[in-house]
Amino acid sequence: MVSEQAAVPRRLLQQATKLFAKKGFDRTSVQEIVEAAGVTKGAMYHYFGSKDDLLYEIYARVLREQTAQLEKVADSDAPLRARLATAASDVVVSSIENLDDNTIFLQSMHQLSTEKRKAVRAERRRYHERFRRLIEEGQSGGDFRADKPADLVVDFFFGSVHHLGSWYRRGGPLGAREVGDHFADLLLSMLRPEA
Amino acid sequence: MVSEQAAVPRRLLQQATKLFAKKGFDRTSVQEIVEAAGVTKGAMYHYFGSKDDLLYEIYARVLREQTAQLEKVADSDAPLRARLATAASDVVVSSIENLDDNTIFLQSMHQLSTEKRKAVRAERRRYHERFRRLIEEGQSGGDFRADKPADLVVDFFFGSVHHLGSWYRRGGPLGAREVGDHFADLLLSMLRPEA
Amino acid sequence: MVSEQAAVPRRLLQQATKLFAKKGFDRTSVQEIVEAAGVTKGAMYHYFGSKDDLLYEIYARVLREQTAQLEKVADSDAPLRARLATAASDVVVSSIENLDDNTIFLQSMHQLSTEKRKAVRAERRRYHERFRRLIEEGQSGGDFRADKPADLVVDFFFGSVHHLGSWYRRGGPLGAREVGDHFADLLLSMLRPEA
Amino acid sequence: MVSEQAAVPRRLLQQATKLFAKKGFDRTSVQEIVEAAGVTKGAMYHYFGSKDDLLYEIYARVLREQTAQLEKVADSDAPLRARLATAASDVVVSSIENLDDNTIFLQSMHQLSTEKRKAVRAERRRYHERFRRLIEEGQSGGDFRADKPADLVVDFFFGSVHHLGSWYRRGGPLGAREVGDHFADLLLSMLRPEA
DNA sequence: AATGAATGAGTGTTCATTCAT
DNA sequence: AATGAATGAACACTCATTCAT
Repeated sequence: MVSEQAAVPRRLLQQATKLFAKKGFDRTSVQEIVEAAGVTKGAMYHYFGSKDDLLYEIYARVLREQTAQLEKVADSDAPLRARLATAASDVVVSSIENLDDNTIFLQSMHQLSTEKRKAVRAERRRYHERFRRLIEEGQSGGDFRADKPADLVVDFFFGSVHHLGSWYRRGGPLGAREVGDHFADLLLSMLRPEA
Repeated sequence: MVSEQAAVPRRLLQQATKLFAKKGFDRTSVQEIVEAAGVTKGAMYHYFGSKDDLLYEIYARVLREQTAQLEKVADSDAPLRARLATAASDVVVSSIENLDDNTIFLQSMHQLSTEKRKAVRAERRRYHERFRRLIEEGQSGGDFRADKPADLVVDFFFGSVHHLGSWYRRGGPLGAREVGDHFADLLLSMLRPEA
Repeated sequence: MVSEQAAVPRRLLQQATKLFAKKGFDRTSVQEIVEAAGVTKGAMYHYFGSKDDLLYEIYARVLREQTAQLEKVADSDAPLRARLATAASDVVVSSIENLDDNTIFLQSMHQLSTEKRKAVRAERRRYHERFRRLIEEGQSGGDFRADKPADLVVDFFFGSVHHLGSWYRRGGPLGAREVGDHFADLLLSMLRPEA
Repeated sequence: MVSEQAAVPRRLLQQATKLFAKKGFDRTSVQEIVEAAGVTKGAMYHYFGSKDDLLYEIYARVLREQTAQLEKVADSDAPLRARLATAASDVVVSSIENLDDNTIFLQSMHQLSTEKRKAVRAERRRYHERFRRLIEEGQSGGDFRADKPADLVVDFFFGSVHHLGSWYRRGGPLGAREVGDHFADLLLSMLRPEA
């Protein structure tokens, strides 16, 4: 009644995350999820309105955490370049730590219902915009080159971050923080003012 | 009996591409594809062994074209930095021109059968490696900084490229080549040797 | 703790009646009923053995009332034609006043369990037979034509009564008693002995 | 390959009709229907879009036939009273001959989708109105009493007709035509002008 | 008297694929 | 080269009911 019973909803989310990441949302059946979690379908539908809901809850948690983390760093009183570097490195580290959620994020967002997709997109935009303002701040302050649209730089960088799931392997030559620092360094390099 | 009948297999591939990109591989039924192409299921199974086959053919074509393009540029006798810049800009332009195929590529690869996935991965690796060698060449020649693993830079860059489908909109403020040149420029900037 | 709490079982029956009439027995879920009544499933199963039970209770009440009403009228010492007219008009009025119960009656009887269906049928037969005896009395006494089987006349008439739910609308041109009187009049007319 | 294979769609409709009448639409599963018809679910969905469709097709056929029959009789050049008597008797006979379809009609109409229900209702109204015009014709011509709304008489009569399924048993004391003639006679009697 | 988590059998429907023609 | 009827397994989801509390 203690360890096995780790809260049914939590167990469902855990197993769903694992399976969605491994096989994709559409290729994972509700049956597989509930079996992996050791409960019945009825139990799942008692807690979640639909399979979509499961996906959405996974998204929502990751988004919430990453946004919170970004805002904390971006609003700190460290120098600008340090704030951007930390934010960039942090998002890489957290993406690697939650590689499954991240993979799902990237691959399955378009399978959500329109309504929920809207909610996710809104949250994502908020994240994107906070990051962009950091860059714009540096551009107007002279820290960063101003000849690249800040939006484009953000999209460029987050493409790289989202792509981590395609190549990063735990136990490989680089640790999460190492990759994060490399990525942050590359980002700052590309923003260095010419000459 | 001439224009309408633009080769059944070609029409099937065209419509499948469009639909896979719009709704995802799993969410697209064979019925929808054949209806969009104006043929019957039997006809489709006459030309393609399975739905997977359709996906594979789409991949194969894009991969073949991009690899050919890269090799042509990489093996030319232009200066190294120009070769990398051209290769980078070109892959962005071609990705934008085939935004649908690109989206499919990114989202549906893991839905292929193991065997075909292997073939695709092999071709992709070939592409990746040619690109990496270009960078390594610059690193050993002193054109580029050597403190970043070339692999990591390639993954960083192709993350950005694959991500184009998530934000690039035709008719937006930037043309395909403009984005390509910005991306190439950012890539070269991040590889600039430290003062 | 007084007005809102108008006896849980009563509230359940009320809401069930409304919902069954609107959507049909099978299309109404226990969940909907308990939500409409503002209680939980457990509470419902505390008072009623099953969903079927709910339906049965609704039937039983209506049947009991209509049978009682009929017997009072039929056994009175008014002249025969007046007794039949009153009985006919009354059943129309009461059917209109309980249009919901009536609709359910008609549409859902065959969804009861065999055992309960038997009980309902027995009660209905009793009703039917009391009505028939009224007609037979008139036929042997010369009040009514004798060339129509009394059973057939009863079925003819109650078809019309059961059908009320399909066309009668409150607020329409005719009041309940008006329809009742028309129906009673039609019944007596069709029983008039031939010149 | 001849008798057993009596056209799959026809067999499906036959069995569906029988089962819907016996157990009600909601209590009949698609599985039961296809088993009774000796085909698979896939086959059923090849011919019918949904379970609803099956119900609708049953309705549509009966309605079409009854409307055609009514119009033929009503537009003939027989005397008015004869035309009404024939129409009334005919609809009883055809209702008895298709007792199953009739039962379904009465019990399951509200389970159709809104759209299809509209179509059915429109056709029914057309039927109802042709019948009503027949009565009105007699009322203005002096054949029938004029103190009863024609609409009410039609509803009264069709209640009786729809109710046939609840009591008429094949092999009982009365044949279909006998019941039809009794019903027609009762209808004419109730419309006789008061002495 | 009442809760609400959990069950498990069942529902209508979809779909890639096969095959006789 | 192409049809279209048919399969059969799978799917997401529903629901009346139970039971420990």
